[in-house]
Amino acid sequence: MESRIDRIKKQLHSQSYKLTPQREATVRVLLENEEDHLSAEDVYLLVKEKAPEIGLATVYRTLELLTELKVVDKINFGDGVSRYDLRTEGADHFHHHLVCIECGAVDEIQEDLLGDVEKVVEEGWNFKIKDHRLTFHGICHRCHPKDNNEGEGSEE
Amino acid sequence: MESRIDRIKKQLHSQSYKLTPQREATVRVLLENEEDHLSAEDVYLLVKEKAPEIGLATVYRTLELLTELKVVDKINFGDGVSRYDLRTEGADHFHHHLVCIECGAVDEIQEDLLGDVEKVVEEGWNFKIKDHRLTFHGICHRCHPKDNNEGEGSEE
DNA sequence: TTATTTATTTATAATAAGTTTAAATCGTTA
DNA sequence: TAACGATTTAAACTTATTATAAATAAATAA
Repeated sequence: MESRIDRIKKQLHSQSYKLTPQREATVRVLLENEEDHLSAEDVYLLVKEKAPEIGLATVYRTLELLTELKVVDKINFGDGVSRYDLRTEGADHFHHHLVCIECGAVDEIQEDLLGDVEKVVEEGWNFKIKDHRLTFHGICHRCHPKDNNEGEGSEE
Repeated sequence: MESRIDRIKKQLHSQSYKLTPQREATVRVLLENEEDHLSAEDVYLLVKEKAPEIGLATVYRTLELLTELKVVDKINFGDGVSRYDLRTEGADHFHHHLVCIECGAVDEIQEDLLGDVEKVVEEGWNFKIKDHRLTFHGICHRCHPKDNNEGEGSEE
């Protein structure tokens, strides 16, 4: 984990930003909760455990900064809250999401399933794709216990 | 257009809701601006032209109702505002969007490009898909004038 | 080292989107 | 007509996020 923090630190420095203690605490929370999809408020509460004096606005600013640097992606699943999701290191595409309408769980799909679709869109619509957001809403494997496990995937 | 309103009226009645004048005015605004991606506030302002006495809360409630009935889809392009998009009649899938990061234009892709991807997800992740959201962010054809018009698409 | 500049943070106020509530209204139906 | 349920209005409220001004910290110049 230290090495990831180091790399983020370098990324900040390369744009002449600093990795202040507050920023570092925020990044650590994100790394320690990589599986989750935390809101700014969630992050704030977790950071407060390490650095009780931090302010909410600082968390917002840090998350904004990390979004700019493409360290995290800001997503919105339709409840009025932005969530911040660490970008998989090295991945050039933003992973996809499965949102369960029963239990609310959010799983991730790391594979890029959009390669072909993006080709079609770029050519057919003459649109230069820079980023994408793909979310499926439905019933997750935990909520419909029909055992249909023919395929397998790297989920949750 | 009248026939579409009639069908929406029937849909409301089938769930024992009424098409009140306020609701009708709201639906008409949506139909008349089918190309756009209006926020609740946008809708409110447009409805006010026809029915100046209407309240913002009513517009919100109507849009919520129409969302439940699957007449419109509520989407969020990442600015903190929900937008309401008429579902194409007869289409069982929600269309995709192209958001230009230069000019802010939002174009639609009516074709369903996700058929294969959904099959992979349902089988590989054991997830029953009910709905999807697919948005591409990039540069639209108006903003990068490279003439690369080999393909064609039904856009805006 | 001290003074000065610059970036950053804190605390708080402000804004913006959306929701809730209570009272008024409207359309039925008994 | 009286009463009921659904709906709307207006206003208050909640929640998420952003802006502002003063305080702090770090970096640099003298």
